[in-house]
Amino acid sequence: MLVLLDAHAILHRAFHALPAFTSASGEPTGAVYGFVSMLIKIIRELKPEYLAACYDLPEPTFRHAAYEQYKATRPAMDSDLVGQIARSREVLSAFGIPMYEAPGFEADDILGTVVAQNKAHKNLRIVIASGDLDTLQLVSGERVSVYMLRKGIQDTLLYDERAVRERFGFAPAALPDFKGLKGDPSDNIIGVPGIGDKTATTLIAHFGSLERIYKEIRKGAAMLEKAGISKRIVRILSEHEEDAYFSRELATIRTDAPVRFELSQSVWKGAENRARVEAIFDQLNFRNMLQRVEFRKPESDNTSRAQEEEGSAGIDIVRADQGGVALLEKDASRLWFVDEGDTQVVGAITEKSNGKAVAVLFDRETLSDFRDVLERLLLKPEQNFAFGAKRLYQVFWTCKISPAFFADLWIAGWLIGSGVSSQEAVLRALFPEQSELFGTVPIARRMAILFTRRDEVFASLRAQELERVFFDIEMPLIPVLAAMERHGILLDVPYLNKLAKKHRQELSLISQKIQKLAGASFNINSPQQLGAVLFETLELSGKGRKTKGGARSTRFSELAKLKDQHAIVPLILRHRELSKLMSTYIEKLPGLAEKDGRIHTEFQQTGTVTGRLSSTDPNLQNIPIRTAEGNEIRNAFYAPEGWCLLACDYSQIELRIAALLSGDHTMRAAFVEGKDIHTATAALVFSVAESAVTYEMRRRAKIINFGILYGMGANALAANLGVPRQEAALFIEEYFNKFAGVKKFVEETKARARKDGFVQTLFGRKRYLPEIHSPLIMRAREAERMAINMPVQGTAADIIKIAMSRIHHSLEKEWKNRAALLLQIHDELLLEVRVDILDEVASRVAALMKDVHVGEVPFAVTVKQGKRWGSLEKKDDTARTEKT
DNA sequence: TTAAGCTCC
DNA sequence: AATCTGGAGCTTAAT
Repeated sequence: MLVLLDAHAILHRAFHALPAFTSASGEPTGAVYGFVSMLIKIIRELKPEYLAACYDLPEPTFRHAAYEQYKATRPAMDSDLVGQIARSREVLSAFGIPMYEAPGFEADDILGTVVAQNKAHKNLRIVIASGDLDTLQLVSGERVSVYMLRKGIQDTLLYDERAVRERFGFAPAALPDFKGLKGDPSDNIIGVPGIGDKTATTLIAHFGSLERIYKEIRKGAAMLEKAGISKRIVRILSEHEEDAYFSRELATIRTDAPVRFELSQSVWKGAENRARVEAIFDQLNFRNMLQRVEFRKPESDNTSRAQEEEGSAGIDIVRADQGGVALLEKDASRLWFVDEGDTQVVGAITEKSNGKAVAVLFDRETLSDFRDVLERLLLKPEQNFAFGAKRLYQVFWTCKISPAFFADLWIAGWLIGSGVSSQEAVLRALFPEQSELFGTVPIARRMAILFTRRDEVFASLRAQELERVFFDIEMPLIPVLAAMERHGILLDVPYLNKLAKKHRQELSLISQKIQKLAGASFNINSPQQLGAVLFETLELSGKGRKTKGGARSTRFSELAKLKDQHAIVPLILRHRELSKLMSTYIEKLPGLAEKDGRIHTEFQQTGTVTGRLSSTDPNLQNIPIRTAEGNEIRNAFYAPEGWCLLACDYSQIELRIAALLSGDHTMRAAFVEGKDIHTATAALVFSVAESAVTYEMRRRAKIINFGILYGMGANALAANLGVPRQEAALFIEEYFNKFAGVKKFVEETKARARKDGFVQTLFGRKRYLPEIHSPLIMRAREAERMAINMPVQGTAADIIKIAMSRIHHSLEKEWKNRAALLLQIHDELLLEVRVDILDEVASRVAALMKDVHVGEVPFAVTVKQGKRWGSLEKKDDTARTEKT
């Protein structure tokens, strides 16, 4: 494999991604630092046999005072980078890596030329390391791929032809054509005006090249219209044919640079000149870099060690097929992890007989070759640790291995540190003094350190009495979430496309009306521009809320107040509603359905501070339901033929938990007697008989009930109820009079937070609130509200998590492959069930949910069923829910 | 990348 | 004089 460094792109990326480090002598070093880190990472991960770098070299310009002046006035940033480019050349030279360049050519073109010169070399794989998406056009088949830096310098992705097709929807070679249409302002490529990403993608995906497109246009453009290209666009295309071809030329990487690539000069066997590398690193103050560099070994390399590679930072790394498996079998325990990098490696850390940590690496592709031994190892619950077990379950399932249990140190760290969620942050929080756990240290090394210090993690869990939450709630939940993600939920794409069409029409109609009323065209989606139109052009009056930036807020609740002032306001609100639904759901979801027609969300188990789950990529916990148009979107989620969706939700679980935690007799009694809690509250607060509670009274009581859980003050309540502040304050007072237990709970919880610095759920999950001692009153108040809410929200989360594990196991045992959990939406579970067993499953699930016993307050569960998520119907036999 | 806005429980 | 209801994720515009 030949790795070609796009030195320019990497330096640029590092320059912008990293903080502006400087050496002791004041020399800027951030970009070189990133560049060298990247180089080391590439060497470690790709293990190239050949290595070379390509640089930009500007056309030599005649010297002239004016030119020097011009150069001097350009942003000073560049001069910081220029010096570092020179430094990067020194480093490469010391490493013995050849550099290629030619006057007047950019690094891109040199890359293109080198790739072209090696086309004949059938057995040579070429990987281009770059941060510039333009290089993707060089990708071809298996042989040429691009190792792309995404954000920062840590996050990389290997693009082969398939990956490019997946990302863009067409072959890499068509990228210049694509750019010829779309243009690229940063490269001064105009493209065809009015054609953006989307139209360009459609065109290229359908026709592949400019030639084809223009041929079709000359044939009458019927094919274009069939592809959904409007007449207007066709006209624009015709008018700008020359621009398109010219832009493509600009976007095409050249292959005719005057360089002669010599493969033999690029052989990589480790860095060459240790003394020089040391000297340069010393000048740059790179203290930890040297130990990560692999230097060329002396010729007399002993082959007995050949199968054991020394990792870059002191950990031994052994490949599974080279004796690694044997090491794993010898030992009592190990820590598993998945390296999500480009090659997808599963690793396990264990100890060698000499007590030294060793990482055993499995390629994902060949994982199943080790099925027997893996199964043997993974069936021993007490011996398997993990860092990110959910992914491990999923990886192992792909080769039909069902691990019995992992103790997941990621989740342990999250529980202990409450407040941190990412893997990186958890490691930091666990061992703040261990600098080797962060940054660019190889993941295997980090895991090795974590493994050797696992006892400390468990000691913390015990000291904080979090073992119950960890072992009884979180660990059993992991395989449940893994299974839910894998299962996914069916999405009706054609249906959504129909919705899109409908709404697109209405949107353009409304938007026309709005522009007309405003007397000018502007972007309705821009709060800034909208504010200008509303408050300056149209001079709408009244005092409104201000945003942080000082401008008048244009949020819904503010605009609603101006509804009667001008006919434009309701139109804007409608536009907001529809465009939100379109951009977030209707247009996004279809692209996220996978080959099985299903959406596979990811549940983040460490995503919140209260213990709730969260859902990402996409978030299926915020699918609309409130409005008619929103609910239509929900109907896109459906059950397959012969199956039904089953939704079970806890009714008012947070209020029940508030009753439980506070021990308030009145509230508890209301639940025990099976009353409608909001009606009961209304009767008390407004001092009337329950039978005399009106719809309006109940509505207000409901708002108060929820407000209490959030620590709402008189102001917010007033705003919510639409009554004066005074009156709202009275409601709150009366509420606390009638529910004295709740009042006491609120006060005691705040006091405890101040005393202990944390609050906790019924099961012991903790949240630390250092801000409660903030001298800024606002901050301290904020912390108090969090203190009140967390035990309630968190206990509810604990309970449904327990229910989920029990339900999953019950389904696996009795109705395997006939019923499955799909989603959790905080107090609701959505399942997919075969119609023939619907009743049995429904009553079982409801029973399991109710039966998570925690005290005197009963839980109620509402069960609904149906083919589509947006039109579920209540099952008759499930009793009492609130009237609406 | 941030601010503003909106979706959900 | 004014005081911002808890917990999430995602999209757009703007710098």
